[in-house]
Amino acid sequence: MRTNRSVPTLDDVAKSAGVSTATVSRCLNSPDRVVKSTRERVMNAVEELGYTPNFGARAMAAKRTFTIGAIIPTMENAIFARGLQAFQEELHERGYTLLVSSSAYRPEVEEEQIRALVARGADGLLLIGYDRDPAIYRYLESRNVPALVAWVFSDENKQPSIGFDNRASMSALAQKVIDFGHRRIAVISGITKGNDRASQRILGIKDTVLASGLSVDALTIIETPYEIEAGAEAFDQLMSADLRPTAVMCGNDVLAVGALRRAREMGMNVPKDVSITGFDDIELARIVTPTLTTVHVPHREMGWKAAIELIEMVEKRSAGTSVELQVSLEMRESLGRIES
Amino acid sequence: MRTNRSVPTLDDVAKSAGVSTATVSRCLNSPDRVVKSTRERVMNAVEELGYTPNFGARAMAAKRTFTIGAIIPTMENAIFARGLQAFQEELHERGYTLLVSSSAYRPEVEEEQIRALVARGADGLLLIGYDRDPAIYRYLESRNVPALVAWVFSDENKQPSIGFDNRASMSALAQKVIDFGHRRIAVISGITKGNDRASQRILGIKDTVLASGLSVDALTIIETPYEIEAGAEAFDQLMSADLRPTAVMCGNDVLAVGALRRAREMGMNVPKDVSITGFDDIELARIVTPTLTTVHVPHREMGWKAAIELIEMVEKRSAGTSVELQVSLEMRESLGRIES
DNA sequence: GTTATTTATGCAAGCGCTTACATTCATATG
DNA sequence: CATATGAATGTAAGCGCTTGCATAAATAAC
Repeated sequence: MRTNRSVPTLDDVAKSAGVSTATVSRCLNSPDRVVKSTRERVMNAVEELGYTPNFGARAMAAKRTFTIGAIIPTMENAIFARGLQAFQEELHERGYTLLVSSSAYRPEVEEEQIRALVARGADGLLLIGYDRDPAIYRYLESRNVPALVAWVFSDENKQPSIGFDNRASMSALAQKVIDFGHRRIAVISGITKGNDRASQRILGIKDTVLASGLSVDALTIIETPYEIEAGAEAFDQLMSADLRPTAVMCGNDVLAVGALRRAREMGMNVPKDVSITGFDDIELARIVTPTLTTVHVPHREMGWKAAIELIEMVEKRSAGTSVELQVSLEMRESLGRIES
Repeated sequence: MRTNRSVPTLDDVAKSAGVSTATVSRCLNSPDRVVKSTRERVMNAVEELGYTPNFGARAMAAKRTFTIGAIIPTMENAIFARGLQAFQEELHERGYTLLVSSSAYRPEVEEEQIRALVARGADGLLLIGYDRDPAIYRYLESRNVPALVAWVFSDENKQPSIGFDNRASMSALAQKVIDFGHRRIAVISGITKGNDRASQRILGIKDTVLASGLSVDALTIIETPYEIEAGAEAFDQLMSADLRPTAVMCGNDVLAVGALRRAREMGMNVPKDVSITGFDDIELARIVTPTLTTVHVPHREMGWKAAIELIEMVEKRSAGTSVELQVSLEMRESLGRIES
């Protein structure tokens, strides 16, 4: 099949330039170890033949790939896209290549992707959230592949992380909701299984509710996939209850936007009839009408800092340190006060 | 550095199972060529040692990687994310792995990424749009790596493509705009350099304008990056003209949403004061107020069909055939009639 | 029971690269 | 001028896997 003999190899370049393969290799990898005249001769040959080094061979011989892998739940949510974009830019700057796969929020798929990336020689991995089979961490350790966990912050885990405190952030937002007079609060959450961001956010809400002397039992919580349509349907369900909540706190902006759309379709006024909050502060949050009250997460900052930290771990063989990023509450139009 | 000797190899598995490396390899790649009893013994050893084949070595020996590469302009636009998601799902179904990179709309970066993916042994490549240095196509050909061009359709190019007719689609939308009575039309386009989708869309508008007996010179066109903020600023600029356009046709939904936001910020009523149209039909288009009149592109369909076609090219060594997908006009609220 | 087939496994030659070590050559030192 | 030193290059041993071919074992055919 792909047996076209015309693809040039190091050997071809060496012959064409009249040097040994070692010299060609050095020209490519540490040019200053080769005298200028030969280097130029070699580079010309490289150019002429249109030579590109074979990555697999190089990886096998050098045991380094300058490749970082990232596995994200989905490319369809802007937050991961944005964070990764920054991550990639920083990596590129430092001579690394990024390989991305997405797991569609499915643990088996994620595990498969992790193995695939490791097999491909990834020097390090970026993972989203802590919550996964411990065997995977053991595997990574046995393979000597450092991994950085992003989108969450914790200094209790062995793996270093870069992110923010999902629980505290959501708790702060919940406090605002309660401050605004809301007592009947409902939650549209993402699926919590295998997703610590989602479960931490719920915990954050419960923390505040409890601290405010309200009953946690009164808190209706719906778990649903992180999709606009799902948010809309969950909102439907909430609104069909006998006693409608006055505020709906959503696990992320995507769900919130779905809820918002459905509210409008139902002819409800947000925030007059019902308040809605999100999480993430994707671009969408400022675009919708009314604009969405949400938690701003510094995705780009997280991306580039993750790159720096991960490269550090890879190059210095350091264990890495966790970094906490600050989020901020974005008080916009979708959260209103209850007149008492 | 990464010299941890504990990472098990084929050899370790072979020794542990008491067979030759050839047998282990066959167990992994064509299990039916090995008798059940040995196969089980081997698989146990694999399991026990936590063996994962080294991808580079495998690629080098087999000259196949079951890997497809894709280079997209950006991950931040939902249309690529969505198309790619479908692309990846279909590939995964058929035993292929997807490697994604993004070029940030920069040709040099794209070229670099293409070479990187080829060097990594990608069996085939998915590229967006035709418009790039011919040398790249020559390179791909010399390397025997089939490439499928997506998001555009053309049967005049050598490379097969899968997509839609950007020119005709935009022309049809322009026709609607004119039918609705608009005579002063402005365009907010993406950067056309190196982006045939963008330039084709402009041409489509010009086609219709011309065919309607209007002057093309009267058409104000602003080129700007595909970003919400850029769309907003371009809109500003258009509205500061002496004679404001009554309709603003945008090169994609992202730009249109930016324009829409700015219109609202300026206190203008869409579509009463000005009509705005988009292109792509991303989810956002139904979310904004007013909902966006746009061209619906079947991104997911394009994604999975691209996967099938590209695998065909890779496995059958076929040249591939171009596939044209149908788009549809989504008439929503942001385009209004001019009362005469 | 012998020979021809088929099936299961092993042997070993690469795949294209990097790098420790060896060699050569030019320059500096005494 | 002989020798030590260092810079530039070459030699060749792998890196971990697949696969054509050879061999051995099991089965079928006569």
